Amino acid sequence: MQKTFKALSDPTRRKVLQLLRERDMTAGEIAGYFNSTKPTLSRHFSVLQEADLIQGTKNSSTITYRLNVTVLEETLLAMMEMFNIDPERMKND
Amino acid sequence: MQKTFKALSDPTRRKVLQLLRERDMTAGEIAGYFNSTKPTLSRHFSVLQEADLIQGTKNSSTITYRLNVTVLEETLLAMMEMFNIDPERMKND
DNA sequence: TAGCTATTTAGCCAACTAGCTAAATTATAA
DNA sequence: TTATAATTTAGCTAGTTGGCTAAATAGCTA
Repeated sequence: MQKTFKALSDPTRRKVLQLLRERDMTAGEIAGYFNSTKPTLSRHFSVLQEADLIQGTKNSSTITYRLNVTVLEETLLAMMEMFNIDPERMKND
Repeated sequence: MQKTFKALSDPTRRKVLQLLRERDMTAGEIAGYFNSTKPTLSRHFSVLQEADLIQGTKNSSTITYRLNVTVLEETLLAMMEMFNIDPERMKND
């Protein structure tokens, strides 16, 4: 839980999640969207992975990351419960 | 936005918000729920206040803090939009 | 095997964070 | 005005974070 919050508190990592929301991507592909170096992004990946927000699988020489949507949804739900917020009020209309 | 995320990423501050969810409280009253010193809590209050998550008003010699529920709800909504999550799926049943 | 690509690990640094104690501030009470 | 209570500010320390470069690892390909 705390790991997930910490992982979400960084803007770079949130953007990574947004990118993966569209489709699975390799580490290098994701890194292409940022100005930081690959080692820097690599560490962000490991933080996200430790929080179980993404999952990487090796495909021969590349690693493809995929978003763990369920964990993201569960975290938001947990937050709403923690603060006693009514989901009905979250509707965006 | 980033300030709000950072403010929410600390467990002590989340617990402060939870306490204020129940009712308004003075700084000292809130501090009574924690093992940390008052100066430490005081700084947490200022972080929460800068993120606009709480608001303090002076009552003679005490300061009463109150939760800004709207900002909390808006932040969660923004997160859900950011990650394209359907509010319907957040229902807790 | 040697070389190339993709990715991570190691090691360093500057900036930030959360905790503490001591001191300053502000208001009330004697 | 002196003392007490509530709270914050200042200044310090230890630990964490995010960035970088250089080196290591793993898988291909010639």
